[in-house]
Amino acid sequence: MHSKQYDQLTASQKKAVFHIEGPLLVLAGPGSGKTRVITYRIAALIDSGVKPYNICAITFTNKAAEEMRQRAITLGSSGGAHISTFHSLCVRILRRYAAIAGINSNFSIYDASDQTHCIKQAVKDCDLDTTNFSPARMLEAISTLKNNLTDVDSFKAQADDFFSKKLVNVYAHYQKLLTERNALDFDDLLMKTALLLQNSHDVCKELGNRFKFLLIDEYQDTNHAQYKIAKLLASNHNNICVTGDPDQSIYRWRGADIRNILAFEEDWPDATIVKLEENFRSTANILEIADNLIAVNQKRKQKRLIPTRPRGKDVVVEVYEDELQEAHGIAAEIRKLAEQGVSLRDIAVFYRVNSMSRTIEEAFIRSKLPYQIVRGVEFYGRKEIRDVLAYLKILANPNDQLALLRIINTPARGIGKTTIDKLRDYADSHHISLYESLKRAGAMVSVSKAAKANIATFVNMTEQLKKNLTGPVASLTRLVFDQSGLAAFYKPDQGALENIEELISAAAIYDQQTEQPSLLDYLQQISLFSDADSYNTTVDRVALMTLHAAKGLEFENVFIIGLEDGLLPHERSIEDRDQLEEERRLFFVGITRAKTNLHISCAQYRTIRGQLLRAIPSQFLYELGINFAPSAKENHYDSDDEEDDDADITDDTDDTFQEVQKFTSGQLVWHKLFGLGRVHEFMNMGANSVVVVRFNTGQTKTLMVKYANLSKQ
DNA sequence: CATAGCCGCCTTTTT
DNA sequence: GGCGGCTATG
Repeated sequence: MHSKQYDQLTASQKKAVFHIEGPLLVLAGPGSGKTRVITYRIAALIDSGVKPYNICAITFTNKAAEEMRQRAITLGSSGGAHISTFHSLCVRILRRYAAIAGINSNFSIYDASDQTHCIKQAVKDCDLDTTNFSPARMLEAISTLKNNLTDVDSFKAQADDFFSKKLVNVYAHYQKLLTERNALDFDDLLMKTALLLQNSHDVCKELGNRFKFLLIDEYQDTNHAQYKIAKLLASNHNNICVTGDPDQSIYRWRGADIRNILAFEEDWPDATIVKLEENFRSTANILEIADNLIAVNQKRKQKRLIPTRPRGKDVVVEVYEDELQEAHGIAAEIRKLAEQGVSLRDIAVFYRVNSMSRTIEEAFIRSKLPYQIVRGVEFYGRKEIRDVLAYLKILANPNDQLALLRIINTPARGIGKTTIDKLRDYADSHHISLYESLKRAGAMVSVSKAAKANIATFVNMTEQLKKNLTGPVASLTRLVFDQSGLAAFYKPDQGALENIEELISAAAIYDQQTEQPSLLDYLQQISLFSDADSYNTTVDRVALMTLHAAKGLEFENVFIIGLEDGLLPHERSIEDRDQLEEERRLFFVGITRAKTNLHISCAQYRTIRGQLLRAIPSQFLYELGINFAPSAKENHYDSDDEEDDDADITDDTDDTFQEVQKFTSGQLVWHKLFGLGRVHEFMNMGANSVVVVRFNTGQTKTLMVKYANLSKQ
């Protein structure tokens, strides 16, 4: 590492980089060079004599971890530092201290769809109806409990109301299923690690000695369990450095607790605080609207974005007829940019929900624009991929009943439902795993002769394959694919075959990059991977992603679509003030990804779940502080779904420049269509003033005062 | 025991 | 609109 390189840093960045010992809080706004500070900090630690081995950096995504490793290497700091997400770190810890944590080290990691299977089973076992105790609701409740480190026993002690008492049962059953299958879900990884550190001083001390310097990025999005892990790990030495931006906290729904970063100084009284407020990314006008928007949030520390770039092109807010027009408008705009020589990789389209990508995709296909969708788990969710992985999982963890049930008769090998039911009954009554019962099937009277032979063949095959548990994973995957019969089964499906080849080459990369490749390690790693991690920044394609996925990225040209009431802010967030603020932060994150060109759009009509609906511009558009008037063109805006002109009362048609009625929060109002309601929020924008009303019908609407024709009650 | 077809359910964001 | 589970049929 050449000292010269440090000269590129600003004074405050240097302060964060060279503060070696003790707690450090880096409050870093968007585009402030935070990632750079962290990588330089790793280099500076090593320069000052710290062994890479003693450094542990925690990132928010696997992709961020990968990038940080690369950057650290280019900076000249040798590898060896542990850089990963919280979840990956937990897997390593739990595997190492499995016995103390009371688990088996070859555990499977259950993803959302695995969880759903188990929770459905658990709800059924508890004889509850799935309307009031829907799988989604149960999972959410259990996830919250786990995030707060409440295990079954401690929850049992505090559950007093009806719902909680039922939930205890479901929770207990669910955990029992996971334990029997030797599986942990995402939340377990965190909870078990936190409890391990909490309950075992030896482990806590040992790990504190191993990781003498702890760095945590995106600290604003840590949940309680992660907070606890960080605190316990650092309790041995106080060398904890966290970075984050409360204005970019967008994972509250997943248990993220913004108080973790807000109260850092209380947790670590001798903490040094460095603020990085300068923004090196965006033009001054982009930052201006971001600033205006985020200033509306009540629950926040005042903070300004200080631009270092001059003003650039105006931010464009476009109103389209419907989502098709919007998609084609954006495609046309991108074509224009491309003709001006802009690389497609410098362009991104952000949206609130994944389903919105379809319309954009179709328009891009028609316009022959290459794109890549950065999506959650599409690849690993594919049937053929899940099939292959299920075979592999069975080899690593024979107790993984979910995996076994998936492939026991896929491809069909004459082990049908009746046989499987008998095997399950046998396993249950003898308290053995399903796989174990397969081995004993030969002795079961009720199982048919043919089935017995088929089961024996299956068991034989898996036992043979098990001999390859250590060593390269790619070759094993191919072997499994061929031997299992999946190869023959998927032969007619070219797409499936290609996906499997992709899986095998990914495994080959793993084999190359890992010192001691093993199936178990591979499976546990890829369980934590998502497609977003494979987002390729080098290919020349437009990137399509949700606003959540956009976190941590930056682009020259950004398009944010669907700025409509109910979409952004999302309808599920409108009721709650805190959630509304989070939606605003989400929009803020999107805006601040843009370096030079920012296009924001909304549509007047949008098809949602197959229904064409009239859309109302998002209240956020009025908060940007730019002159946004949806009716600027010939477009006429009604506040509701009716087509009638209620211009009869406010007959002054030329009221554009006149002040409109003002409202205050809490006021009762009457609307012709929605009836009685209470004012939630009023934004005074002169003639374009907007009012958010919660109607007694349960709906919350954002209305333009000049069209809404509200009367005060 | 396998397959096709139908019905009903869910649908925000993700490690 | 899409997927998973169930049923009826071969």
